[in-house]
Amino acid sequence: MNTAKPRYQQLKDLIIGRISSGELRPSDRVPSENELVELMSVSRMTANRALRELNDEGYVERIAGRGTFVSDYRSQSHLLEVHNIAEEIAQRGHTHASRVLRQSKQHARGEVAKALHVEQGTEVFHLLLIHFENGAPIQLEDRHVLASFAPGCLEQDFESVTPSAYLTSVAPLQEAEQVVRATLPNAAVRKHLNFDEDEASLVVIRRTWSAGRPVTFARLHHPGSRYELTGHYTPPGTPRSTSADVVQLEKIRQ
Amino acid sequence: MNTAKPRYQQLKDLIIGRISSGELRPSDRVPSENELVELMSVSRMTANRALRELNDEGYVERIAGRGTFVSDYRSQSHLLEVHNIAEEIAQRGHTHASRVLRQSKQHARGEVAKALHVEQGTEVFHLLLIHFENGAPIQLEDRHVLASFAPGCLEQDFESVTPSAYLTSVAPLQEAEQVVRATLPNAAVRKHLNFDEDEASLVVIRRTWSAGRPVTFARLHHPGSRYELTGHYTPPGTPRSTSADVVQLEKIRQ
DNA sequence: TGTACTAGCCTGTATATACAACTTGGAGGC
DNA sequence: GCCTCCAAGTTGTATATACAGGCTAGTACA
Repeated sequence: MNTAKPRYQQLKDLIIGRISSGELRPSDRVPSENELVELMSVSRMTANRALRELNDEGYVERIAGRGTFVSDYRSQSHLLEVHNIAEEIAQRGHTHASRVLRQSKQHARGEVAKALHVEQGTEVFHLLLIHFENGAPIQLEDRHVLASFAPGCLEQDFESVTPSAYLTSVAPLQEAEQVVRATLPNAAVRKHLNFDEDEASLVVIRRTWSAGRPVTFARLHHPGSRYELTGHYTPPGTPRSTSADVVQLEKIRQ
Repeated sequence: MNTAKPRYQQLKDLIIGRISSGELRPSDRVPSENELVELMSVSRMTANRALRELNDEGYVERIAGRGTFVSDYRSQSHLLEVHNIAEEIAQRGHTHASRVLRQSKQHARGEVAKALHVEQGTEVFHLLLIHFENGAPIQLEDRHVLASFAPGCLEQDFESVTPSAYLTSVAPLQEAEQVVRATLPNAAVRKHLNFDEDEASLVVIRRTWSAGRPVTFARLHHPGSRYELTGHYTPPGTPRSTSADVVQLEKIRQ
């Protein structure tokens, strides 16, 4: 079996191992490239690649002229992945459908103009639609799109292609900003999503950039008892999986 | 001004530009390393680094023997960063404090044993504490920790060091799983966090791994009117910033 | 006609070498 | 004592070269 890992990967694994075991602590100095050359009998370029990738992946920090040091993992932040609603439903093996409530051209004012960084009165499209999972309403999507970004927005059939999928096909969306909050739904939201008595709403507000400017701004309302955001974080480089554990966790209630 | 970007970065910018402008579409073929060598007058190693990093960052996919192709950005997911509560408060320039309500040793049963992948009866520590931002209660932390992972948990003063910070100082936490949901708080939560009448609760459930096994399991409750999760996503490699826009967005209400 | 094989392209890795820029500590001069 | 400057070590980048292994199309052969 000659499935030997490449040497730069061996070096990375060696150093990650020392960090994981506690042998190397945050701000400790990691062997320099030249030290690795001597210790491990590799060329400097190979040692450089190993340390550079560890730097990119956040394990270490490199300072020209000083050396390479273990990162302070205390300030690590967790990352929560948020998928497209249709994909998410498809992944669960359920069927997705949607109904368009509004699809019109408007003039941006107030918060919409502010959020999209445009003058009051700029043309925007307003989309309002409900997404269903296996027939049950699960998301109310209230979205504004810069008209100049996606001129074909009024002709598009958003019951067959979601706005999110359509917009990314127009141009790649490069930067995004999100806010997640829990609120009590107003009457309109309650009605559209069939809220129970005393049910909270999970609201995601997302603004997305393309080519350096904000192009779309969406408020996504979900019924708290039927929808939750799940996320999984694994450090880059060693993406282990813990498989179907999420399902188990989902069943746990307070 | 001799702040010329390195050549591999110039190559990356060139290709990212072609993708952003739509000149290169998903599954299109990107110039091969040798083509870049001739076109751009660089060495093959430099072209290799550019394409390899674009691959690592998700812009392209490389297949040995065939070539390099633009990734399908349609399936991109958004990432939401979730920070440590104390850091988050400090970043806002506010003061953080916390009060410990419970700090005891227990035997895991039911959902806790299941979530931590241990037998019923295994020793765990149970922590219950409230975090305050400028004196107002903002998070109720209900956490279980595997006793064998952090034996010193009972002696630790969690009013000066948060459990999260303490646990990451014991050993790096490598993998995490999260669920975010909106619920109505039960009586105990309402009381501890001074909920208003008709206020929803934003609940984060987080399980964290170290050395391949789950070691801690936490439920974090927040008052919906005073706390929200914010996240910002920029593609790796070109982390542009749109500065203090998040603040502006926070003020927008439904 | 059909099959096998090879030439040519591609990525992936590894090495040796070179120069530039940065940091630090110590030697030397004032 | 204090300051200056340099040498040594470090990272960052760039090149030339080499070999291995995957893929494909087209050629040669049966």
